[in-house]
Amino acid sequence: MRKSPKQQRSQKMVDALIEATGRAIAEHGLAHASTNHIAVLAGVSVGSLYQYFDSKGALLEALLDRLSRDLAGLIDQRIDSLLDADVRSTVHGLLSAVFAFMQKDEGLYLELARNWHQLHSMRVVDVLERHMFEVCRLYLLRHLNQFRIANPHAVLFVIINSTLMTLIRYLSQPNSHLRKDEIIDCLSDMLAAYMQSLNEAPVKA
Amino acid sequence: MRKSPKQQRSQKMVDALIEATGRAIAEHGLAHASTNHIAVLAGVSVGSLYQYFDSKGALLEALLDRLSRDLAGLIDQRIDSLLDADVRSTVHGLLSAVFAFMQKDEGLYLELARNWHQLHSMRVVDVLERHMFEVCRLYLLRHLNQFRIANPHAVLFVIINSTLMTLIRYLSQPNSHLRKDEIIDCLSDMLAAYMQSLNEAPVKA
Amino acid sequence: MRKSPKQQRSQKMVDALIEATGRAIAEHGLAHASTNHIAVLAGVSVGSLYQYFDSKGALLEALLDRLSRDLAGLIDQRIDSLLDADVRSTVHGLLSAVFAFMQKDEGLYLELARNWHQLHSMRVVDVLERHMFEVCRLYLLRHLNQFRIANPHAVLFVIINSTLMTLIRYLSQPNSHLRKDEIIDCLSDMLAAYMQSLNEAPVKA
Amino acid sequence: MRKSPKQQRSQKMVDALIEATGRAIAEHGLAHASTNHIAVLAGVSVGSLYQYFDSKGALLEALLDRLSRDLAGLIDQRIDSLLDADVRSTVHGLLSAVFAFMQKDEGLYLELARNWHQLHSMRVVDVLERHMFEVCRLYLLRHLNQFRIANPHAVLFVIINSTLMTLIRYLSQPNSHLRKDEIIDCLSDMLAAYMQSLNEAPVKA
DNA sequence: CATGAATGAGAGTTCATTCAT
DNA sequence: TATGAATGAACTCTCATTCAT
Repeated sequence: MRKSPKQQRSQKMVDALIEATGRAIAEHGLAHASTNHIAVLAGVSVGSLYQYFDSKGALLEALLDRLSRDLAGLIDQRIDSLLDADVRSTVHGLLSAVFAFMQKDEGLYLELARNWHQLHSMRVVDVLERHMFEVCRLYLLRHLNQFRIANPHAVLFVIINSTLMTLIRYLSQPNSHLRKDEIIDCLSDMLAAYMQSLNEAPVKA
Repeated sequence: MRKSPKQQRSQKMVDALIEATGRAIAEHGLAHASTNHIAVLAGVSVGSLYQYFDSKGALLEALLDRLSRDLAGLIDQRIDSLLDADVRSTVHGLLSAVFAFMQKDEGLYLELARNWHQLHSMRVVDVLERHMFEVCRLYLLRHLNQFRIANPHAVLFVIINSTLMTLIRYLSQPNSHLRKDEIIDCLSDMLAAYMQSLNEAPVKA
Repeated sequence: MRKSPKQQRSQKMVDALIEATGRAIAEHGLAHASTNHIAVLAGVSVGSLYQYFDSKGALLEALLDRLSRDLAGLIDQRIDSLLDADVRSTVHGLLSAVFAFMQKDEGLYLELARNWHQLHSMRVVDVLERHMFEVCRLYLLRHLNQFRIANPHAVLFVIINSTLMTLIRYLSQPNSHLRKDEIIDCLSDMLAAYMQSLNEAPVKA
Repeated sequence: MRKSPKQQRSQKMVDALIEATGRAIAEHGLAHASTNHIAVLAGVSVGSLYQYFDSKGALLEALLDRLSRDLAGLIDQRIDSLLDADVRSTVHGLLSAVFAFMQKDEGLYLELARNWHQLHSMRVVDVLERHMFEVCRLYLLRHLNQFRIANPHAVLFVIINSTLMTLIRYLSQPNSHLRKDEIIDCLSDMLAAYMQSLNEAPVKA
């Protein structure tokens, strides 16, 4: 970012541009979301756009960062009430919250998720993965006596990404015949069963 | 495809172009893989490219289709020996084969997987998902007495996509500190545990 | 047109581009008048060309429209002084004016007329024909008692197009041994004789 | 033409290519009538096309030449029966024949006339004009005592081109509400009246 | 600071022409 | 002699970026 937004006005402009970027991608796909179009959607000139962002790439980065931060914040909001619950309830609660989140802002995030494959989207997953690692660490600390995990790094990687990536896959499909609560239920069940099994028959690796 | 390649030479050209497309994307990313660049990599002229493919998009489709077909074929090769095994062994076997596959062709597929987010990659997942659905159906028929699944559509969606998408995620990371057999083990364990649990406490949905 | 030219500068650009288009066609023929070439002649970049015109076709349309409009305006200028004269004088006056017009702008229009066959030039004739129809209608109204025309549509079509198309044909020839006033005289005589004859022996159709 | 067609086969090929050229232009317009397309329509390969014609331009020239020759031949066929008639009947007869000609060959020539403005079509008019000059000369010789023309070059130019160009203009319009016999009648009347008037009040020039 | 007209490199695509078979 | 796959220059058009106002 060229300028640190010192004034309210600047911050608003930055926000408007990021949101416009999201909206432009949602409408036209990444390839046809031009800087001019973004500027129009944001209600400013292209020149102004370049006063706050070095390049189109910087705009995209900022959008993905905001998306990551928003999703991470969402998790943090619920974390306290979820850390005490059992695995199934925790996963269930988190996924429900994510789904709810995706539908706000007039479906902007949903539309973005549908254009997921066009975004340099792994950045968001990276951030979320790191965040979820931390959440999981906290969760496991609280339930220390319940779980004995031989290879926590790999297990957490599989758990977190199975959930996130299946969610992305589900959201990427424009017309699925599956309801979101069916997906949430199955994912919750799967993770609960896996966590349960880890105690009974420890992982070999 | 504009011309049906009747001669060996033509088929070779088609293959060369598809491979060059893969290589160009792997090297420079989808956005900078221009038709001219692809033609140079394939050792032919742009004109030739357009004698065999209607557009750049058609080339990409062909590449993704070949990737899908190759991966589907890979599954089919192993299917007989895997259908009789238990869930864990089956998943383990399949994933091992996929990993092996990704490393041939001088790592082209691996590099493609790393650029996954730039591809219209859901096409491949679509095909693989459909293929895996069929494989799972066959598997469940053979082990009819072992599994009672209340909501097979949702369960299969979660099982298949958890595996595929986690795999993609793993392959997308250039430098993971996790070894591939750790991932395979965990995924195998998770699915085995899930399948097992379905009999004991049937899904609610 | 992509942008409505709000400022003087914009209108100048539009004009420069249209004129450059005319010049490019006059110099190299329609087939070799590329957008880049036109932009260079206009002293701007290709990008600017496409900010003011949607396509090369739109540029050509604009050129032809300007030509039509200019010629139509030319007719309107003289209309009052011509409507009262006899047929011969009217035709004579109009054609003289057209010839004069073709020689201004450093002979651009003359050169365009010589490349006539390469233009989608019927558009200009269409407009001029419609305009001339109206002029002729006014003329006939003023001389109502002189002419009784059985099939006015066909007669006007033949009168107008004989004049226009013969003029075009004459201008298309780079080196004619006929002087323009010879052509004007003959055309005037022919139309005068024809109009005269219509009263004496009405058309059969 | 690269080769003088020594054998029947060659002549057939040349003819087939010229006709295919006409058909391709009639179907797709000059700009989109590619050599490959022409070759396909002619039932030969592009390579063969280039054995008989140096370039696409040469093909177009040959087509226009054939068109000119065919039209000139048409005039010659009727010439004897027309030279003795009065001006009106002669013009009427000639135009009727031309219209009939345009409708043979499944309307190929008609379609070509509609694409007239895209052709380098003045070549045809050139040839026809020269031919018509000769015909008119013969006509005037036979009716020497009837017509006294002060400026025969200009008069013939206007007469011939008024007729030809108005005809072209009429044929160029896809949907005219005027019938062809209306056009023929008016043109005949006009020329007859003009010729008549030349005796009464000689041209001034 | 904001603007948006201007830029121009580079994209995808076409097609007249050639030449090894 | 006939073929048609291969060529590549040239085309139209886009859009991230700049800079005079």
